[in-house]
Amino acid sequence: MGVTIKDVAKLANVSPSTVSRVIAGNKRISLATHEKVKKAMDEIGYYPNANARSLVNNSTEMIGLVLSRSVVAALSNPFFPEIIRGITSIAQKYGYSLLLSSSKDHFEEEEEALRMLRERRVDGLLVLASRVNDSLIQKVQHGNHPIVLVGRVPNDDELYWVNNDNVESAKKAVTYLTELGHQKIGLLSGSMEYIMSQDRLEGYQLGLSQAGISYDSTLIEEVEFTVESGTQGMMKLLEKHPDLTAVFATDDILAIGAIQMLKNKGLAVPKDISVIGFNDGPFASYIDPSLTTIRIPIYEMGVTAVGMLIKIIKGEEISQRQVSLSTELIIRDSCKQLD
Amino acid sequence: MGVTIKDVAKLANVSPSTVSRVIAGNKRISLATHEKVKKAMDEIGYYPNANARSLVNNSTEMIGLVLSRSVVAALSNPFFPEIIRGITSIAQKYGYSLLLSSSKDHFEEEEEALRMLRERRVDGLLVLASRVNDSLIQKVQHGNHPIVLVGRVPNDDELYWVNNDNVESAKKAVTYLTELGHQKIGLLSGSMEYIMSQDRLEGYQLGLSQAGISYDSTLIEEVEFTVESGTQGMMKLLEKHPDLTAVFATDDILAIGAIQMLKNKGLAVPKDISVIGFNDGPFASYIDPSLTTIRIPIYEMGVTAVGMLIKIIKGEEISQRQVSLSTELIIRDSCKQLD
DNA sequence: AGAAGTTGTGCAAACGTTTGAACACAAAGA
DNA sequence: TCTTTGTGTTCAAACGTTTGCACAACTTCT
Repeated sequence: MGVTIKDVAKLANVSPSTVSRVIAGNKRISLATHEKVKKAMDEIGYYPNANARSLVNNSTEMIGLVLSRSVVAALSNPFFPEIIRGITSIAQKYGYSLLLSSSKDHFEEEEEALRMLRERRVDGLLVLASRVNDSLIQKVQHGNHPIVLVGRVPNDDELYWVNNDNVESAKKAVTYLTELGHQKIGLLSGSMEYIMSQDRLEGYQLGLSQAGISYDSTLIEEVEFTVESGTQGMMKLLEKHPDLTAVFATDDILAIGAIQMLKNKGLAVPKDISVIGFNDGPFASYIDPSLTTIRIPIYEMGVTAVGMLIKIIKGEEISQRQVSLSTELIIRDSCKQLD
Repeated sequence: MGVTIKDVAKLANVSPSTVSRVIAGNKRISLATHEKVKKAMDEIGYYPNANARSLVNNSTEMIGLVLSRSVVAALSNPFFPEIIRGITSIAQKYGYSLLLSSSKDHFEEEEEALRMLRERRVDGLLVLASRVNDSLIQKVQHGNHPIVLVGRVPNDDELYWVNNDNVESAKKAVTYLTELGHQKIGLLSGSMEYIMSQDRLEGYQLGLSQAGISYDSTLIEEVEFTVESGTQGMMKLLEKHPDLTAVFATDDILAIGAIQMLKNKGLAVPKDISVIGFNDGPFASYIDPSLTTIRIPIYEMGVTAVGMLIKIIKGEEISQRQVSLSTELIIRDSCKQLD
């Protein structure tokens, strides 16, 4: 059906190999034939078949990206588009396409990832690891396929990943609150199933201890990543500790829920209670009061991750297997100095 | 490097063709050999090479999706993740993977799309058509590759697309306002470069005329899709028409900008001015006042679009080339009855 | 018992490339 | 003049599958 290299060869009166070498830019081809072939290609409308090429080159110039659909939905909203932007910007620059696969649950996610590597033969795999699937990583490493995580996994120095510095960031947020004079600071956290949540908890503890405040586990409320859960969690927190003066929510979504709850209860933010979020979602500056929060360099994380992956694919040396990008504290109106 | 069908054949003491037939589930294979081969495959860890398969089958089981990065960024925020969820849910169900390519500008977008079709040999193409690239569509149709648009393009009955019904939706929004007694209704519109904006304008006009209100073009402000532009546009609108009682913003983003501006000016929403948005973005219910807006069935649009595409690929008949999905008016607190 | 049909398997070509080896020819060095 | 070197091109095998055709071995029918 399609136009092949042979058709071009015939038209240009050369052998297929010559055409191939023209495409590859081989220097042994004379200028004359080069032009003759080029002309034939244009004339006949030839485009190389990437498939055939992959078969012999043993490389598809594709990068796989797997994510479970629930994650896409749940992922703090700006996350997904931003990381895709970052990833594709670099991938495209190096001629790689992104093969995307999504699956409904965690089990399927593993299957899809493996299918990409074993059957589709992608050159490398990018995993958005919110909750890490150990079995997947083990299998991937066993088949030693190039893989880079966005996120991190504990206790694995071999694995490549790029992450934002959650513990440092959380510490920064808490320190900001303590410097405003707050002592009794609640933690509204996402599920500890996510290592990200564990890291943020650690940062929270560090921030407190640095300010000489002792840690009280009843100040912690662990909830789902939804606005409603934020509301619920805030409610419980307030019941247990009516004298709370500040709350650190580990996601803007939770902060929003908390603020709504506080408003409904007739408490003013930040006058009565300060709230700080995490992520700097698109709505953070539009809610009332505008949200003080932590901004994550999502785009850069994507860029860095593919950059690493491509290096691994090409067999180049990587100086640092694990990269932690730092965040920025965005000060708006939801926190105030304690009087 | 990898283990091939030949290795399996050798191990199972059959010919490669037999192995292939076992994989394909050919009924002419005896149960005994079937099991023998299966066992060999497991033992040796065989996975079919999709590339080689594509080469002979002339089908990659991949669907291309092209979008310019600026669109990803600009696209009303929930749009991108949602449509991806919709697309992948169906694609995966039918065994297709999504090949994603993003490019910085419109020109590159066309190149990428064509590369996907001509070189990567994707089985079909999905185009997120906010602003439609005629030259691309023409070329794609000329090479008659399967293609479905999400969005629409004017004056082309041949083309397949799925869209939300923008004119009907806009009319619905405006009618809601007129029924609340509003007569002087501003239109805060995105760029008319987008056909979507044109459609919404048409709906606005229909809504007005149905209520017997005459159309006044000075009530229209055309701006970019950013919060700041919303603010600016609202300002101009209010200068020209201080007696405005309601505004229809063709995107939540603009509505947010407008509301901020009104608040700053000391005007209350909806007490002094009612505002209605479009899209029902994730923040719509969290801003103050919560935003009355139009909800688009994005997920379903994705589902429908790939469904169509796959049918086209398989050569099945399609009853309706152009599908328009309807929207839902979400009533919240930003509009009120005019006294 | 021979013809006809059925069932299970193998052979070899094809899909569209790339690439090492071989070759023809010309120019250059001895 | 004879080797050497270099330049431009072709040959043919390989990449890992699928599939039409052929064929052998059984059944089944007459």
